Amino acid sequence: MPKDNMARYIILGLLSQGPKSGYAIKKWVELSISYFWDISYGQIYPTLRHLEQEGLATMKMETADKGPSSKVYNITDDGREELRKWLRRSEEKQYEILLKIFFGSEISKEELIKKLEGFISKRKIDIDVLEKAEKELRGTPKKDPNEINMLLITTLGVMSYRTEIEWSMRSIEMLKDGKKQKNKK
Amino acid sequence: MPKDNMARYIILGLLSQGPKSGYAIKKWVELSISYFWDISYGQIYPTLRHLEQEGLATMKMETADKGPSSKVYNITDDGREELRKWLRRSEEKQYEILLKIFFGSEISKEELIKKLEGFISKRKIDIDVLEKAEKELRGTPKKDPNEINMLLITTLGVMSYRTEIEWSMRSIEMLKDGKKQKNKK
DNA sequence: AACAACATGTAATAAGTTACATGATTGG
DNA sequence: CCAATCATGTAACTTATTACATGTTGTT
Repeated sequence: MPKDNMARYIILGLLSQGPKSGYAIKKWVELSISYFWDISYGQIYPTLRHLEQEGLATMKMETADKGPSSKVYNITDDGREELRKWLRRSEEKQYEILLKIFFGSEISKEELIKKLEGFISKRKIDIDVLEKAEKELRGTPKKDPNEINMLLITTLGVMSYRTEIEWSMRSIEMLKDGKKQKNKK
Repeated sequence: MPKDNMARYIILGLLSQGPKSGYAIKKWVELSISYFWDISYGQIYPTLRHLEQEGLATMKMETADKGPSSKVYNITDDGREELRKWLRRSEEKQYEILLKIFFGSEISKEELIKKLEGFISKRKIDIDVLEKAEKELRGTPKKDPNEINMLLITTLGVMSYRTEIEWSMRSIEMLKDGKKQKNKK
């Protein structure tokens, strides 16, 4: 079983958007997904070598006009296939779905919409659970000195999940519109 | 340098709220903070033993009326001190601050408020960065097939951060009110 | 009798971070 | 010339997960 190995898919995903060096991958992660996922050079360079060995990427030395030369990696068809397999698998990590949306151009919009709908259902259940916990907290006359602190965190959970649901619904609409716009103008 | 080791502080934090067994700790994490932090038995049991060795917790076998007997851990004064040290340090991990709010009853409300104010400032900067990235994305006539996907994720980032700011402001108010209410009725 | 829940634990493995080393090039 | 940025890499370490083993008690 291929385990999680998010770094692998993040790198594959970024390469699917165009050839990049290890250094460039780090920059892109910082720029685009660092707010919910991070990656270090200690993961990037070994993973790139590994991807090459597996035939999922090819390497080419490139002497740039500016700066030192770099090893630029290209994704192969097998690499793209591997990426799609991951994109289609079900998610196990909390925010894995966001990565999949981010690299989602490799699969159809219908598939992404289905994922988002699943995400909405999951979040609705999560909210129910949290709200029950919240009620229990408010209901107890425990005088627990920690009660306020726990309540604050539960509240953030509910607020965050609601935001995620709202975003998901908007995103579904945007994906649907995006498709229609092809026929317009 | 004591490194991150979140498991350690989560366990210490939960013990500060009352004596618990390893099994109970796992249950509590699932119930209360699983939506932004997780922990496995493979971390819990060795960490508990370690905390005991360090004198930060004490263990007592307890034969319950129901079910098998369990090892119940109590936090010591040193353990509480260690927890406070962590609570007062500055955060390095993205959502470490939420853990600290959750276990925050060991430090003063003023200190928590200061942390939340810092969090708001940070998030305002984060939003600026994301919005700039968003504008750049919209501005390019690249026809990148991935553009929509990247935009969706950026949008979620901005929405989430705004939610976090709103929550922080509300939380600051609640913490201030909580203090006043002592004098009321 | 079977199953779910309670309860503890570990060995193997995987994943990720940190600190370090190295060196080229560019802009001031 | 110096600092910043570009660029690659690795060894040691820490952290975390997974799969397994083991046994009790309560419920159906």
